[in-house]
Amino acid sequence: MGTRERRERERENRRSQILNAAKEIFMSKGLRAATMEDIARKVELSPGTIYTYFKNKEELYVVLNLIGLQYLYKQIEKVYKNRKLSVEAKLIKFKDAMYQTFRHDPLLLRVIFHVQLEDSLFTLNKALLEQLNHLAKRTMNLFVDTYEEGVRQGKFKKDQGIVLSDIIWATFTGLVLWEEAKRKIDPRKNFLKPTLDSAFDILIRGIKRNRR
Amino acid sequence: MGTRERRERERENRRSQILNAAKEIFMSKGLRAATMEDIARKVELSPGTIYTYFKNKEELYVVLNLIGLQYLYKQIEKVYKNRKLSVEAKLIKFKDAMYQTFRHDPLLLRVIFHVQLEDSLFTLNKALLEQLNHLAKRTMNLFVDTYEEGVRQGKFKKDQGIVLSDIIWATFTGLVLWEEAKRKIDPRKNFLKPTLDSAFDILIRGIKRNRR
Amino acid sequence: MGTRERRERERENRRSQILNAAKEIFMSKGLRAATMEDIARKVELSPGTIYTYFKNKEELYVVLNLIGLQYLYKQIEKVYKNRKLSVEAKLIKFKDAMYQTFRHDPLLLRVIFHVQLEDSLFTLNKALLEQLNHLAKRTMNLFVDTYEEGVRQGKFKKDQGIVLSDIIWATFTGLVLWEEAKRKIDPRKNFLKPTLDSAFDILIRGIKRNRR
Amino acid sequence: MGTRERRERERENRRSQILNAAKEIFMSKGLRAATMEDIARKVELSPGTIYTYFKNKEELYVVLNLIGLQYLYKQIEKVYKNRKLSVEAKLIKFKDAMYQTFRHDPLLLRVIFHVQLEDSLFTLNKALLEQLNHLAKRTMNLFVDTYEEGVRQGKFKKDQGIVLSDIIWATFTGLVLWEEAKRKIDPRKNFLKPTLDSAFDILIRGIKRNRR
DNA sequence: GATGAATGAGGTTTCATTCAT
DNA sequence: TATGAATGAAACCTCATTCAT
Repeated sequence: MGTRERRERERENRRSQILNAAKEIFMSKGLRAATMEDIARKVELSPGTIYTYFKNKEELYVVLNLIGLQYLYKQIEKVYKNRKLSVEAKLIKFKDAMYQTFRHDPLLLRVIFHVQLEDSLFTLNKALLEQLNHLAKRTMNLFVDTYEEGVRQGKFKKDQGIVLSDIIWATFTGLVLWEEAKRKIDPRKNFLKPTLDSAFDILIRGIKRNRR
Repeated sequence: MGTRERRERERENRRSQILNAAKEIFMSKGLRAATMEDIARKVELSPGTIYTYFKNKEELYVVLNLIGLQYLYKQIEKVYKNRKLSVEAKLIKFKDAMYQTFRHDPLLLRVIFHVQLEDSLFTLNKALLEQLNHLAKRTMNLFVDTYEEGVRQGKFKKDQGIVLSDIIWATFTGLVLWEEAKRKIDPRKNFLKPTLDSAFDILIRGIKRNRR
Repeated sequence: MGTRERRERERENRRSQILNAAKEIFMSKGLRAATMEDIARKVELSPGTIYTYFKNKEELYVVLNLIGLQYLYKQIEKVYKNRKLSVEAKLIKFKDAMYQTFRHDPLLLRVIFHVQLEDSLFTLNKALLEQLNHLAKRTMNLFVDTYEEGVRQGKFKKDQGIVLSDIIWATFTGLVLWEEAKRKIDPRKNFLKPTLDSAFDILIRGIKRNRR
Repeated sequence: MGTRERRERERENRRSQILNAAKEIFMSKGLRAATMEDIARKVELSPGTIYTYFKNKEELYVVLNLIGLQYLYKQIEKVYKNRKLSVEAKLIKFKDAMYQTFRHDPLLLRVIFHVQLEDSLFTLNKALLEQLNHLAKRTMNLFVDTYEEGVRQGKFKKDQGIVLSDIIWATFTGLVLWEEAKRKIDPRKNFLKPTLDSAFDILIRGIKRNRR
């Protein structure tokens, strides 16, 4: 009578707990310095136990990644599906959604950057890389769709083509990274939000068709 | 006679060789996975010898960093001082200079990002962080100056203010990072140049004052 | 049930085994030349395992130290509390207790001397130095008490004051060290015991009040 | 025209300079931590050059030892040959001579202790150990002679025999070591001189024949 | 004789992962 | 399933000594 379900639920709970612990440790000590021991201590489990839930450190890290990306996708999608918003407004809201995601889960970007940066923190297997890529692509597609909608509505210049989604994403991540770096040197300076706003203003202005 | 000079020259050469080897190894294996042993083997020296040229792995990495940033600064400065260029052209050329720098030394950005993430790869001492920051700031100032010149000439909207340099830098680094990441998944795709071009087109268009 | 206790017991055992191995290796190869690898091989563990029991080589060495000093204190205290002994007899017995301690754990003095020389084998943190010092002081106090008791009984001259404990300790350690050194040159010569006896005879005779 | 002599003199000078540098470095950094590089820098020579004067680090250290012991022997001998002194006074003066030697060359004892302690700082070859031993023995003999002179004069009890020289030496070294150790914990405390005086008072009193 | 670059063996320590209980 | 002791491969770095110039 449901004991199997209960078990599964408990197992799922443990998994979450471990993931949360991992996230916190990864954030505070950095991906590299975080040890399985650290994570285990945080969830009050033994190191060995973690290995019954996750194949290895890499998996932990990758799953965290996927979760983050999924969350981001959801946020972006919500904006995308909002019929009341103009295309310009949507682009702005995309930025806000990304910003909120980053606020909600600062590790996400950190982790993404790591995938991007450190070739061989792990040698991610191809399947996984593709899975991550797929998610990213789905997210990007929402950008592209919105842009093209704008083109169809005669609001945006059409020659920028598909690269716009890359530009949106790169502008966002680039700024987060850069402002974070600056904050490390002088923690009082936190200009992320206004700089992001400016950047997206410029961006949108830059793709708008000239009004005569 | 001159044996002193010769020795010094040779020493300088060796240093360069080691730096080059380190750069290549860092690039191919990633900062973290690269071992002193790897680097030593590459220059055909013993590991111990490297330590007569550089205090430790961190120094190797930091010196590489400074050299790269200095190189970048030189490139940007060259554009900045070119009187024949319009402000718009300068911004475009800045991008090209950054791109060329990146082509010439792909490690540079990688290394800079690491400093930015500072994922406790090393705990860079404050003095060093500031030195790096100082160089970065000097570079950024050239962006700002150019932008303000454009404002004075009535070409650029003036309300974007100082953040523009951040946006330029972030757009560039963000795109490099992102396109690199995509290339890791499918090495045939290399859209960096055209995407950069697009991005800077949009950027410049976005800051231009409306023509009546 | 009881598996927790068993584990703990086993862990404690292992710890002892490691300490014993360390003691032997330290003795035979000298503190400096002894490697963790040596010690590990002796207990038939991997080097890494030792680090799950002791933070590092220093801790191993310090713990050995404390154990030795505690043992010495116990022996001295036993004599001190023996009401049947005259003060003269106690001083003699103190020497015997020290001698027995040294026989039982020849490393002890070696280790203590190292702390005393502190030839930057390790930079012992102050807390630890004080802990060692405290134990030493407690031991010395038993000497002082005994001496003062003798003074009160009119048996000892009273002008030597507190330095007597230092003299007792120094005479003992000095002789052990010296006889050990001589034995290194000619291993057949071992005059430690009779020389110690002589020295303490002289010492006691030297502090006795003149009989009329 | 003496150019050969000059050369030899210069060589001898260099040797002394190196030895002095070694002494200072050994003192300040400890025998173990002192590097050939350190010593070389101090005499403003290159590491390689030192090896044209001394076979290796061990020789440096041993020669220092011999010099120190010779110096000590000279001081002791001076007292020994002074006909104006009573035997009791001589013992006192021996102590003072040792104390002065130690003041003049604190490394000496440190170095001696090291030979005594750290089995395998170097594996001193037998020949050398014997040379050191011989010098020590010659010094000790002066103690013994003096004691026996005292016995002949009816001043000292005769049953302590030859071990007295060991006791004198051990008392002295033991106290230096111990007081040094105490000073490391609390640098303000320096009771070496008065404690030495006390110890030798007791010692002499302890070997004197009873006066009727 | 002097140089100082080069060597390379050797030491300590960390940590992801395994496995017997 | 949970444990946590054990593993052992690496990695970084030091330094006495050699040797070509």
